[in-house]
Amino acid sequence: MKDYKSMLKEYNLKATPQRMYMIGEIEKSGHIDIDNLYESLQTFFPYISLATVYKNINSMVDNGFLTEVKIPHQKSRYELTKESHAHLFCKECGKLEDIYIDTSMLFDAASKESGYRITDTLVTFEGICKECQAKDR
Amino acid sequence: MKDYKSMLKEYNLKATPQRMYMIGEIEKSGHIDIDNLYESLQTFFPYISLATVYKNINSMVDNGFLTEVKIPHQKSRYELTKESHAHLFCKECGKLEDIYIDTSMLFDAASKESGYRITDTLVTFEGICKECQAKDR
DNA sequence: CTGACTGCAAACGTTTTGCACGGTA
DNA sequence: TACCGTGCAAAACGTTTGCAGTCAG
Repeated sequence: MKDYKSMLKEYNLKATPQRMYMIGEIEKSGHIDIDNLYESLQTFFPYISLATVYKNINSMVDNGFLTEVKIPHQKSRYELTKESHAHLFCKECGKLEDIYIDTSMLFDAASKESGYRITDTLVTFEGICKECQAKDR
Repeated sequence: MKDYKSMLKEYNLKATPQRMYMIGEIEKSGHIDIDNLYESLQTFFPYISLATVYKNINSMVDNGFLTEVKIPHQKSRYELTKESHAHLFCKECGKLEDIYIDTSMLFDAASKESGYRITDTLVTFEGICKECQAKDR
């Protein structure tokens, strides 16, 4: 069990039970959308309000504790902020996974060509995961 | 002036004046969100309905004629579907630009490492554009 | 003890839907 | 002419806000 309490403290957020469980669910699932998060929180807090979930997601995103992940034609999902990585999205089962690959050559090429001072490189691969490929044949 | 009429025909969409102007605006701006599109269309069609804009955007996206572009904490924008390219987003002025860089090494690395059959590689760089860098100092 | 957080209900903004009319093919 | 697209109004949906009570620090 991670020390969510001190993690929150670092981001100037109070460690309420609701938040502790939110983080737990996000960490467990890797990436989660609001509806699924709300649903799984109801197991622990039958009376939790959807407004609370939104408020907490927003404050944690604002403080940089969480990161929003957007994929075309999908609801936003949220993950714990961590070192730079790319995403793999399976169009068939909807699964979203992290993948750590080196994107520095892209960064260099784009910086040089555009003159932008680039701060973030967002990479998402869409396709069919191994399991769905096996299932399909 | 492009032949929007036959472009639409290829995608099995009727060539109404509203659609022709929509395409014109999208092409002119490169990437546009619903509100700005609606606003600029009102110049030509004072009585155009926002529902029409939504319906047309949705059918054009469904048919592959348009592509949705999602950026964290931004409204979706739409572009004409074209050959694979990356995006540059300026966090300061909100500008979105295309950039053509080779992402095949990323594709190869991710395919190999994940076992996914990857169909799309989405790349977005966030940062500060040349003009805003100059303005800032 | 104080400010931040929670739950509830209402408000708000965005997107979709149903329908009658009009225009494209 | 037949069907698809349009505009309008209402509905549905997702998200935010205000408030009174509660809890973490």
